[in-house]
Amino acid sequence: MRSPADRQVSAIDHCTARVVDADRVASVVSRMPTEADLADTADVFGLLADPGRLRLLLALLQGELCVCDLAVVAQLSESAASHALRLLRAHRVVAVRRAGRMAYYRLDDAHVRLLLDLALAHTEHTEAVHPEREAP
Amino acid sequence: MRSPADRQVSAIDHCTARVVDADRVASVVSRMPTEADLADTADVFGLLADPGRLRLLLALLQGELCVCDLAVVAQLSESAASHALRLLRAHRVVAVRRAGRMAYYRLDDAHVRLLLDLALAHTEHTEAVHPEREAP
DNA sequence: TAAACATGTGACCAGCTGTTCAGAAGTAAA
DNA sequence: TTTACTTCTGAACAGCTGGTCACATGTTTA
Repeated sequence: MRSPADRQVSAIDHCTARVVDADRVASVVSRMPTEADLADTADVFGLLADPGRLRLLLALLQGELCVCDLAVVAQLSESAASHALRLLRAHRVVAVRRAGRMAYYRLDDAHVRLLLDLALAHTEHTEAVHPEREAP
Repeated sequence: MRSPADRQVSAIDHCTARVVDADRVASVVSRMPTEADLADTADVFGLLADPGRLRLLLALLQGELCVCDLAVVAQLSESAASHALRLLRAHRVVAVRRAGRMAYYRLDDAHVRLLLDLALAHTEHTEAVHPEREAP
């Protein structure tokens, strides 16, 4: 039903590998996001992949906070919190408001907010529904 | 309006740091997920934080695929793909079906599927709406 | 049986990540 | 002014991550 390796998929020229289901591969490749979009998406997920940063962002879900309070809540040193916030700021995930010597950070990315809400909802759900998952 | 440092927040004893807005800190801490839930959530995001794995999972969004096709689509060597899939399998994000010497992987986590759909939708949206974001 | 094939695995390694430390910068109070 | 305070920053470092390589495992075909 399918030709094993002699049919070529246009968008793929870097690989020497064989292809089993060429149609599926072509379809999947055609719907794959841009390299840049993919990197951006991976970066966003990467920002959420650290417990400290995750705590920072979850805290900001309830409104702006100053660095020292954020450090306490996220269980980070103030230096570590500052570094983390700098990273988040560089990616425009948070924004800062200065008031004297204080710096108040807030969430500034709707997509990230959505991801955080979703993650939060998921933990609450699975807590109640799946106290322990089992193999299929 | 608020006492600077002499009021104590119950759930926080590991930190010597000062607290500016004790009420907010207490509120945020009380709504913070469990340490375990937080680690799990960060892990899930971490799995999506690598372009290769992200491509693997986005490909699986359209149905099951064998390892060699996945490797091609994700632009990974077959060994790297196998390693990545092992990691994803260990976290129950994907499941495998064996057929002879082939191994067909599929997405097996509704939450991850949701996150992927959302990320995909977001890249498509922002592509059209925000060709370039600007500072607030 | 032997050979080809698809996948899985362990060891190793370059590069990245998150933290701490020491100190700088800027602000507010004394 | 000096002092205290809040945040920011660069350097250095340990630990993790993702990849390649060589090879093992198990399967199908000749």
